[in-house]
Amino acid sequence: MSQTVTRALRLLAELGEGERSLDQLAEVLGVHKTTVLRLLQSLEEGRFVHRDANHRYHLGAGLFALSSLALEQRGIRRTAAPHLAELSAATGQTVHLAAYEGGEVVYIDKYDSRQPVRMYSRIGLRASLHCTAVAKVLLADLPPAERRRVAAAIEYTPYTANTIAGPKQLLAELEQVAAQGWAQDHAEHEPFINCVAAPVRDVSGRVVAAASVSVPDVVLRYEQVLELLPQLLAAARAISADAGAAR
Amino acid sequence: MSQTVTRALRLLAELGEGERSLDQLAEVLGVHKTTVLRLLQSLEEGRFVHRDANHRYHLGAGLFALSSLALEQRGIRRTAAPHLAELSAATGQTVHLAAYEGGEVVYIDKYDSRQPVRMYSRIGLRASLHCTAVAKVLLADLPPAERRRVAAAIEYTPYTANTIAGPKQLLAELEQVAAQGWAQDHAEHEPFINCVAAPVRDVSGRVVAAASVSVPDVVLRYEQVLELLPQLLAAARAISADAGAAR
DNA sequence: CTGCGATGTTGCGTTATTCGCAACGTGCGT
DNA sequence: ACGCACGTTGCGAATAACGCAACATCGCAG
Repeated sequence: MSQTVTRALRLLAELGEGERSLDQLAEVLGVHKTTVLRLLQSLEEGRFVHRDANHRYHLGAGLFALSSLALEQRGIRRTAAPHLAELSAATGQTVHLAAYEGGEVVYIDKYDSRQPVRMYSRIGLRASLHCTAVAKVLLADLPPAERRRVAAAIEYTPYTANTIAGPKQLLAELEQVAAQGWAQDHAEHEPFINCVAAPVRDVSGRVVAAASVSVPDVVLRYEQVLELLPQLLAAARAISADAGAAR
Repeated sequence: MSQTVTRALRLLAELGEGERSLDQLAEVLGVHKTTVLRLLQSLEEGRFVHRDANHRYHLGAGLFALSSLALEQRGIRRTAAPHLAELSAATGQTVHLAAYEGGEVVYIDKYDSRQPVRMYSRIGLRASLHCTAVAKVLLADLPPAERRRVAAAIEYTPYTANTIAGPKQLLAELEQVAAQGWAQDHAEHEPFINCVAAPVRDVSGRVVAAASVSVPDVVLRYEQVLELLPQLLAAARAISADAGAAR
């Protein structure tokens, strides 16, 4: 494993927090500033960092370009986009698209609600596996063996009183999710937020993504969130249909 | 400069094109696959790459997370977001937000039109300095010295018959842009696309970003694009006002 | 205007790190 | 069941990264 690359990534992570000077970065990494300088020069060459007139380093446009390029290449994201935009517009709520990859569930798209209350989520972040609706939808489609393996490996952090507390409970819920074709998060992650999620399938019928609507209960009560289900399911089915027809 | 980091970035760039196997990547870099493997392991540790069940490498969620984190930190992007979303909804056209940094103009946000014809642009990409409306708006606010320096350094690739051909012509146009408070791109970059752009200012009055509307002429004729100006200018002013009031 | 301090940059010798090789696993397809 | 292609590991050689120390550069204050 490459020490140099690891350090470069730590630099990027640090710059993700905000602009930094050379010395600050050297401090954080615990290495000589000469070393940091050279790493930064290489990163700058690749437009991953950028420094302003005051010698402050920022993350650069190359990073953004690469990220949005990769995101656009995800076919499912493109086909989902118009449907999710419409869903967000129709419900006025926050809409997420998430995918399962390599043992984790990651948000790959987000449409903000126009409510003043914004959600703490972001494209690229991991969704908790035991207390989010999207994760339940995605896990519910895994082959039983992997599902059990994943369920056993989760750390069941109890965020709220409703948070699922262990593998047995989770596996039972996943059964139900698989059967009913949608999942919910009834204040299991954030005490005042409820979500519903639905599966998006490709031609083969495998679940390739999950779409969700998240609503703070100051905006809608739990029962009202469930009333959004038909719209969500329709959107998810429409995306699946497009994905099936598209290729 | 760090060879290792440079190689790691080339790996990422290559993966940006699509999934690759270890051997393919070693081929492209022209190094032994062992070397590539170790770089990839470090990148994987930082969640910048991810490999699927078939040992194919993809760009990973860490990259997306970092990118969207950095993008969200740009205050101007956040304050602009609702206004640009509305502008895009009201006009039905593609809306861009761009900023000037270190000698280049970069797109930092984009709202797609719902027209079937999509634009080839993406967050993080550089805008051509001599033939885009956003670049003109941003360059027009630079101090005269830097403006001349930048104008002299541009390579004036003639994309269409209307493309500005040299520094003198560009500087003259920038004068006009500064005076009238908006810029246009009348089929200067793509033969069938017209754009208008307007400046977004912060408290100090400096131009910190440019907002634009881009329209293929199969959708609207040039004169009709100019009719969008009032809406664009209103949006830009609203963003500026928010930026001024916000902090 | 001049000196001082802080911060970024360069040259260079040392050595830790990376590199490539070759041998070894492993899984898929035939 | 066999073979092949592809990924992985151990190890010595050597390169590329490291830190030091001296040198610029800039901003600020006396």
